[in-house]
Amino acid sequence: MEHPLSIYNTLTRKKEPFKPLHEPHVGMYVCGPTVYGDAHLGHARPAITFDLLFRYLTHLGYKVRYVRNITDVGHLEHDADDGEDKIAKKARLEQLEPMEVVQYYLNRYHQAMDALNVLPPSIEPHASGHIIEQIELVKKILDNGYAYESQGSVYFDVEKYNKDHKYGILSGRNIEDMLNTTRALDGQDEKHNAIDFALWKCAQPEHIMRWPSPWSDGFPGWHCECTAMGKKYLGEHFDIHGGGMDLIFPHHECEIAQAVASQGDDMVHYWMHNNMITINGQKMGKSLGNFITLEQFFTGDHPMLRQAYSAMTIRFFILQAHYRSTVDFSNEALQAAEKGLSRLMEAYGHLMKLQPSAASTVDTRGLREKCYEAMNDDLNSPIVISHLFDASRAINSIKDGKATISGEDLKELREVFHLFLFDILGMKDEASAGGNHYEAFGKAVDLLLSIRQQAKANKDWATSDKIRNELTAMGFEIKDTKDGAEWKLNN
RNA sequence: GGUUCCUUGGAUGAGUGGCUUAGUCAGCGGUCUGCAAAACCGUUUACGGCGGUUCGAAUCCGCCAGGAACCUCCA
Repeated sequence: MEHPLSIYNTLTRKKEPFKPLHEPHVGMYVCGPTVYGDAHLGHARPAITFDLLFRYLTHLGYKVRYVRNITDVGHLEHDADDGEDKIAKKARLEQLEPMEVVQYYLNRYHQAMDALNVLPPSIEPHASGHIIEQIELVKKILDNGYAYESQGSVYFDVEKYNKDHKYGILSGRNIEDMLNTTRALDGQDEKHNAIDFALWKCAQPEHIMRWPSPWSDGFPGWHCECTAMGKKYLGEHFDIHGGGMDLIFPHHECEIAQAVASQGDDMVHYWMHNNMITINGQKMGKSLGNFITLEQFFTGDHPMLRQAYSAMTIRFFILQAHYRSTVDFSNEALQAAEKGLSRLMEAYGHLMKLQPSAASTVDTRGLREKCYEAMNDDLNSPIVISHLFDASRAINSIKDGKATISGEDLKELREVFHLFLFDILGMKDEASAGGNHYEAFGKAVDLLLSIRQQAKANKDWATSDKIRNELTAMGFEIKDTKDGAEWKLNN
C-alpha cells in the first residue's frame, strides 16, 4: 500500500514509517477501561485517539482488527484492602454481583463512547473470560525460568530477566535505580525483590473473584491480560499497541517482559501513547479526585462546568490538540471548541447548498493533499482541522457571492470535506441526527419564520422582532440572509 | 532522588534551522442589515532566561528557572 504514513513509536522515540507485518492486515491492541466506575474526560482521550487511527487505517484500505480489552479482574489495591480486587470491593460495598457491576459500568461506557462517535472495536475481550490463557502464559514464563512461585502466588523475576534481556527499554529505566527507589510493599516478603511483579495472586479467603490454578485459587496479575489476549487475537507479533502515557510504566514495560520471557521476543511493533488531559495543569484522574465524568459534561452537572457540552464538542476539543500533547481543560477552551465546531458544521451545511459557476475564484484544490499530509504526519488532527477552517472561509465567501467555484472544484471540495470531517475525524452533525421529530419541528420553526418574513415585508417590526427574540430566548439562533432567514438550535 | 517530557501572543494550540503573524476563541475597525445576529474583509500581540553552534534559531547544543507525567491503582 502506497502512502507515507508515519507514526511515533514510543520504543524508539522517533516517528517511523508505518509498515504492517502482514499487509493488508493490521493488528491493533489498545488498553481499555477498568469497569468499576464511570468514564471521565481522561478516558475519552485514548478512545478518540485510537478511533482516529482506526478510522484512518481503514480509510487507507487496511483490514484492521482492533482489540480493546475490558479489565474486569486483577487490579490490586494497595491501601487498606491489601490486595483485594477492585471490582470485588466495589461489589461488596454495593451488595451486587461483581459481574453485575461490570455490566452496569460497561453499558454506561458504551453509551458514552457511542455519543462520542467512537466506533466499536472489532473485539472487546474481557479479562475474566481469559483466565485460562493467562494461566498458560504464567506457566510458560515459569517453564522458561523467569518466574518463581511463592506461597501460592507467582512472581516475575525481574532481576533474572534483566541479566538476559534488558528490562526498562520502553520507559528508559534501569534496574539499579528501581532497586533503590521502589517502596517496600505489603507482602513483599513473598517476593525475592521489590520490583518483581505478580503474575498470579493467591486469593485471600474473603476474596470473591477467584479461579483455580496450579498454584492456588486466585486471580491473574494485572499485566497478564493484555499479553494473553493480544496474543490470542492478534498473534505472537502484531503491529500496534496503544494506551495512555501513564501506562508506559509499569504496565507496558511488564507486558514486554512477559512477552519476551514467554516467547523470546516482544509481540509489538509500534508502541503508541496518548498524552494526558490536565485540569489546572494537573492530570485529571481518579486518585487526585479532580475528574469530571463524561456524563457530567453532557449534562453540565458539575461545579466546575459553566454549561453542558455536547459529545461532539468534547470530541472536537480533543482532536484540536495533537494526541501526544497534554491538553488543558477549561470552560474557555471548551466554549472555544464549541464555537469553532459550530462554524465548521455551518460551513459544511453551506457547502452542500452552493451553486457551481463557470470558474473558480477560490483555490481549494490542494485541500485533499494537505489534509492527507497532516494525517500522515503522526495523525496531526489539529492541522487537518486548520485546513478545514481555511476551506470554510472560502465556502463562506462563495455563499456570500464574493467568490465563485466551478462544478468540478465544488464536487471535490464536498468530497474532501465530508471525508475528513465525518469519516476520518469522526464528527457527526448532531442536529440532523434527530430523525423525524427533528424534521417536524424544523418545519414548525420554518413556518414561524415565514410569518416573520411577511411581517418584515409589511414593516411590522414589532411582530418580526417578537418572533425572532422569543425564538432566540428558547435557544434558537436566527440569521437573516439575502435568501431569507436561516436558523439553528444551539446546544 | 531516578526516568521521560514540556515552557509559543488575552485564552487555547500547531510549527523543529530561513519560504506561517498556522488555525480556533476573545478584542478592535469596516462591509452587510430596518436594528441585530451570523458571515466576510482588515487588524493588534509570541516564541521562559542566559550563553554557544550557524550566513541565519522559536526550531540544534549547554546551563539556569518553572511545570508535568511515571517510579503506587490510573487513559
